[in-house]
Amino acid sequence: MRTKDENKTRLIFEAAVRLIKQTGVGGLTMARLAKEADIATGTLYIYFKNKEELLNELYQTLRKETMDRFFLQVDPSEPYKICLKKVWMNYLKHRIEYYEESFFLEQFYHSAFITPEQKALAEDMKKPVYDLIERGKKEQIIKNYDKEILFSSMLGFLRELVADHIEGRYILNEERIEQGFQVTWDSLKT
Amino acid sequence: MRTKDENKTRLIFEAAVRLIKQTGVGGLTMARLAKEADIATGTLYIYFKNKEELLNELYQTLRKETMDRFFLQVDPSEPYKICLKKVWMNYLKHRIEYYEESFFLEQFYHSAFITPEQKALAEDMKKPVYDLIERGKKEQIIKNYDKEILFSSMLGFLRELVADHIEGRYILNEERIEQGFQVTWDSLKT
Amino acid sequence: MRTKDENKTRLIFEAAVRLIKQTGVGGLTMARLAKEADIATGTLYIYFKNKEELLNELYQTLRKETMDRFFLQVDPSEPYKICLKKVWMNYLKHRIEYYEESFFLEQFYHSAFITPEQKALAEDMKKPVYDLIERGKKEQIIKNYDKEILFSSMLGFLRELVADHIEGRYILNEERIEQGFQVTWDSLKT
Amino acid sequence: MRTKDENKTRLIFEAAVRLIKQTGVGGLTMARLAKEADIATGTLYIYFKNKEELLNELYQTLRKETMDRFFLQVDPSEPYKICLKKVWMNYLKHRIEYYEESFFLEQFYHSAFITPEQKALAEDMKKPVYDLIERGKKEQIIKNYDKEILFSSMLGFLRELVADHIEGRYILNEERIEQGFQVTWDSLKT
DNA sequence: AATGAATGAGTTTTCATTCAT
DNA sequence: GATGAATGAAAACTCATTCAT
Repeated sequence: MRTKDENKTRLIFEAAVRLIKQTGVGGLTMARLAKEADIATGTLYIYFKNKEELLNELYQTLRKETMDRFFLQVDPSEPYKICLKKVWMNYLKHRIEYYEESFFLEQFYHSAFITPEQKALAEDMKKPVYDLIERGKKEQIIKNYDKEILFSSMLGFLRELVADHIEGRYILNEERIEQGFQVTWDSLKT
Repeated sequence: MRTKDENKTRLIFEAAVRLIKQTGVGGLTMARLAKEADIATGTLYIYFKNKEELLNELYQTLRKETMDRFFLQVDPSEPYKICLKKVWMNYLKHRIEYYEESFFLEQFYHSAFITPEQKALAEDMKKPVYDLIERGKKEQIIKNYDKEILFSSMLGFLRELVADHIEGRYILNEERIEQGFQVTWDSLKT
Repeated sequence: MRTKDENKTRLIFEAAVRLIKQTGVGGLTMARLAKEADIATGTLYIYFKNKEELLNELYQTLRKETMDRFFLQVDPSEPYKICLKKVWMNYLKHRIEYYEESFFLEQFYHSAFITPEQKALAEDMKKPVYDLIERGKKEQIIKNYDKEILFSSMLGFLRELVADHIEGRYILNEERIEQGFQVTWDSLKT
Repeated sequence: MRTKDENKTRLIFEAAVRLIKQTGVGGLTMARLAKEADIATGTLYIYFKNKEELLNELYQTLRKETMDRFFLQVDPSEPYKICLKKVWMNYLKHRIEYYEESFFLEQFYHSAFITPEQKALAEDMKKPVYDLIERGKKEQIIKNYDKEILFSSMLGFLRELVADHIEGRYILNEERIEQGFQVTWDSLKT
């Protein structure tokens, strides 16, 4: 059963993300989730068939939203480095602002709950960055390596950086962010 | 009497890693673990006070072993780039060979099970790489940025690279590995 | 929704007393209790946090009920000996009728389950008898000894008497009861 | 299997009594008992077939010892009241000194462990007091009531008195003990 | 005889899911 | 649709007893 209060679905998702941040996907129980969302356990089963489906739909929703936000406002007519920096900054900011969501996406991707379909879809998130990389290669601005390598360099670094920032091990500021981009740029450029 | 097999702890840990490999930390139950280790459930409670402690000790053990293997055979008298590459390769190979362990370590680090003590110890793992980074900065071979940034660049990248390799999205070979190191080197060098 | 039957607590308690009657506190398992109360084991944990708390609340409830029944219908305006006999008879009858409950109360009082709070409350049960004793001392009808001594004489005797009766070693009848009270009276009176 | 170290049996019994005092018969586990007796769990099964037999033998032993000590040194040629007081005092002192044992005897008597044979034997403990009561009745010094009533009056009172003393609710001293005997005497005498 | 590790049946407790209101 | 009490299968954990040394 679906529908009625579309807003309630949102509430449940938000509660789930909050709890998962605290205890991991493994620590999420339907009872706790209901409590956090301030609804009855039974209500969860009006909106979702079961726990697995709830998580998969949460995943799908967050994945889509993430993609939408992620590639907002990049104007391809601008010079390459400007574009790249914008994407880089976008990702940094997004990942900080939506750390809990990002955290869930990764946890879930590696959990027993995810369906093969969802797993496949996850790859789509990379597409826009891949495109940008290919453009850079064509313009001979960045290394002519496989896009996967260059992607991993950029994204892996950002992920680490943000984790350290969020967990208080290395707080980012303007200077550090500049240095961060420099590191990425050096790793990619020819 | 039957002598308390210190080896049994090892056996249990190995069974645990095997199971985590298959089902994730969430799929690890004491009953399954006992079966996999070919012992009775009660026996687990001779060696560990409870599940939480078992996991924490497993974590601690794997963490230590990881560190040991990780920094094996790096001769500091060799030129800097050689050293760095060795560490880089070590990490790459280690992470591939012990992917499941590495995965568990990260999962557990972000789980509700981990104790603050264990969490603090995790930081120690970075020390040897930090040292190497500081050496590079002193020798003016690598960027004079905070070690945390440079560490994240190198390790974040490697983590991504291996994940893609293991999960079959981007299989590494000699050439790709060479390119990978080149990417890291460019990101770090002055 | 199914309304949380406040009666259910009652039902569980009654089932518990019934089982304790048959097998003692030691024979009370949550599974057996659930079966006897004709509910699922899980349901027990809706009403009680755990077994210990269940037993403590059972104890508290029975203790209160015992006190209530115990001092029913004693009219303080009546002559002293009448009052005392009424209390004596009350206790005798109560203890016979609620032998299992009484037995549980004593067993539990000396068990590892009881909390210090509950233990302290148990003393309150003596209060009404103490009051009656003090009145008798003031009226110079009974001995001017410490109330504790006189209480023990009366209650200790009654306890023995009922135990013998219930366990078939010495069945009480009207005459024996009369003699019993005479014994108590002689032990207390000046 | 029995025998070898007769002393070890003693050690086990003492440890058992100590533990039962703390946690009740229900709280006694073979592992804890072994630890308290400073032997291995397996050793318990060399001396006793199983837990039930261990407890029954403990019961039987303590019951015998109690009886032996209890009726020591009462000279029937002395005047009745002297005899009675001696027995009364004996019981009081014994119960204080061997409170733990007495506690066990009663706990066990009402437990699921006791065998019908042992239960029957328990009655024998009353014999010497019964005899004394019959003598008093014959000498027309004490009430011509059934011995069970008179026995209960005396013993029930003593039991209460000692419990209060041991548990610190009413500490006995010479004067209180004298008053105590007076209470018993009044309850029994014609 | 003595040990204590090992066993596994049995116990407590949790939790996804259902259901009466 | 919403509720949360009820369910029961499955999980964690205990403990009397056995067994290899």
